[in-house]
Amino acid sequence: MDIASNNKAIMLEVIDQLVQGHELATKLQQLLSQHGSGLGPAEDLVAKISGSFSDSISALDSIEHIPSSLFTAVEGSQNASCNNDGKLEDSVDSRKRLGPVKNKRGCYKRKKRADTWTVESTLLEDAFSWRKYGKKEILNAKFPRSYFRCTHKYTQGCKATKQVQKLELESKMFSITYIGNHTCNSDEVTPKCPSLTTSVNEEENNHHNGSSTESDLQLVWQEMLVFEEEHNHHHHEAIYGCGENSASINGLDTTDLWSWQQLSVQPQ
DNA sequence: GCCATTTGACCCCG
DNA sequence: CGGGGTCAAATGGC
Repeated sequence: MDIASNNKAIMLEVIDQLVQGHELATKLQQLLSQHGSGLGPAEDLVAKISGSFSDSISALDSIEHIPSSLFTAVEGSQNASCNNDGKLEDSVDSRKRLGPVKNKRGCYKRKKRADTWTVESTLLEDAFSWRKYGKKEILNAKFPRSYFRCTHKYTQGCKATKQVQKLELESKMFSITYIGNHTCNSDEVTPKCPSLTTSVNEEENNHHNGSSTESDLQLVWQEMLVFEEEHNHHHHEAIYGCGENSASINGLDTTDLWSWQQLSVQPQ
């Protein structure tokens, strides 16, 4: 049992690493396509990298599903509500539940382990569109944690989420934990210049004024570098594996997390 | 009026 | 049992 579970843990970590790579490659791919002209070879390369990650992940995943006795597969169905009715169908009147709160409040399957990884960054935007769905005070943390899900969770079934906390030590930094991969269509996710509906509060951290495409790439590179750094210098503990994360992450902030719209600077 | 955010309630897991 | 993650009604902004 121990050996099997140990192998399983290793397998999961390997898959996590691959998923991270795949996700980052996807981000880079999107940025390249946004800023696009003359980056054809780079895009092609990134596409190949992404494909390699995908193949590796699916290969390992197929292995993973063979021995189904020791562990549960955890199909990342955080939304598989109480096995009765998938509330996906009636999205309209599901919100009009009056009366006592006896319905499905908090009735969900907590995902045990998904593709999760953490980055630290001063900037909160990325290539995806997020929608905040919760905030929580965390024990031993000065700042609350904010919860985001993909905007297209219900329209496209994208199950990617992320959590954001402001670091206590460095108030400018945020710890951003990504959970799950985006399955949504990136083109629709990052509209070029939508309506800027989200609240872009510029309270404190707003230094990057109206910059442009370069800063976008820098963001991603920055994140990637931080990510790499955590990998090399520390152990793998910066990555949320199975809940073995070190403390010292605190966060706060809710409203000014929304500055990712910056990415939608008109490409051209 | 629609959509995103806020906020308290609720459930799962260790 | 308590902390953490999610849901959904209420609220506010556009």
